[in-house]
Amino acid sequence: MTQLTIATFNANSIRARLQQIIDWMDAGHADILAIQETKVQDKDFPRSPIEEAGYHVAFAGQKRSAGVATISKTPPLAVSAGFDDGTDRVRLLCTRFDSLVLVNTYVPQGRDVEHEQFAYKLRWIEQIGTWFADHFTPEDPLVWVGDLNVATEDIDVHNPNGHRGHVDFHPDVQAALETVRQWGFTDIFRKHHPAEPNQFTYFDYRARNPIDRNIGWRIDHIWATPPVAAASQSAWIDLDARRAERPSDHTFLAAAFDL
DNA sequence: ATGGTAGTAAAACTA
Repeated sequence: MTQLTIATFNANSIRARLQQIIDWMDAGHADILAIQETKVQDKDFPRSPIEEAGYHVAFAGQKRSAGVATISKTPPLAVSAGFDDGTDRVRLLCTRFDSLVLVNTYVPQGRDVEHEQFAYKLRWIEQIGTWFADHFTPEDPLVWVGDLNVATEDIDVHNPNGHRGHVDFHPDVQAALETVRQWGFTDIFRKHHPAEPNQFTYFDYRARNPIDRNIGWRIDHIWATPPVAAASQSAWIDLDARRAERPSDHTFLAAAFDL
């Protein structure tokens, strides 16, 4: 039995956050780090500095937006993509390790309820549910992490009544995600912090002093199927990372497992 | 308060 810490971080550009990410890994916070919004095409991905720091990295992305990468201390046994969502944006990276399969996703944000991107978001969440069911069972050791762009409960946003109907806090996306959860996932952060309010992973750049006023959203998640969920020991949000000189608008979320 | 800021990439799109 070994302890394994898995973390997720929407970097909002891996190149802008590269040193912070390497420093965070060097500090020993996690064994595996799933990154979203790398915002870089593969030929420009900063692979060398990550490998020279002693880590392995799998990545897939394109210019400007989206893109995912998974950094790990040990090399993944296999790397694969997910399903075709009809766009050129890469939003899913599946890596297999000794004791688990890690699915790293950047769920579409949705832009606006009236926009076609919102329908795309709903469709995408339904598609990943189908993809899970086609490739795995809830008995498999599966960990689903990433920016899911969904706050699932009222305590997951700072002002639920003010945000109700927002694309990240909409009953339809909550229902779509709940269907996937019921297939076999446990929200690992909530397992260790049940009903604890004001625990946020995302703080809008455009809000005024969002950290000090704790104006945030819990839209980044670590979910796991029963065999892995039963092995989780703790989960935490690293708000110190928000104090970086040029922070991402998201912060690190981590969970430790005895596997 | 329909603004606000950040990143990419070189004007406008995404978040």
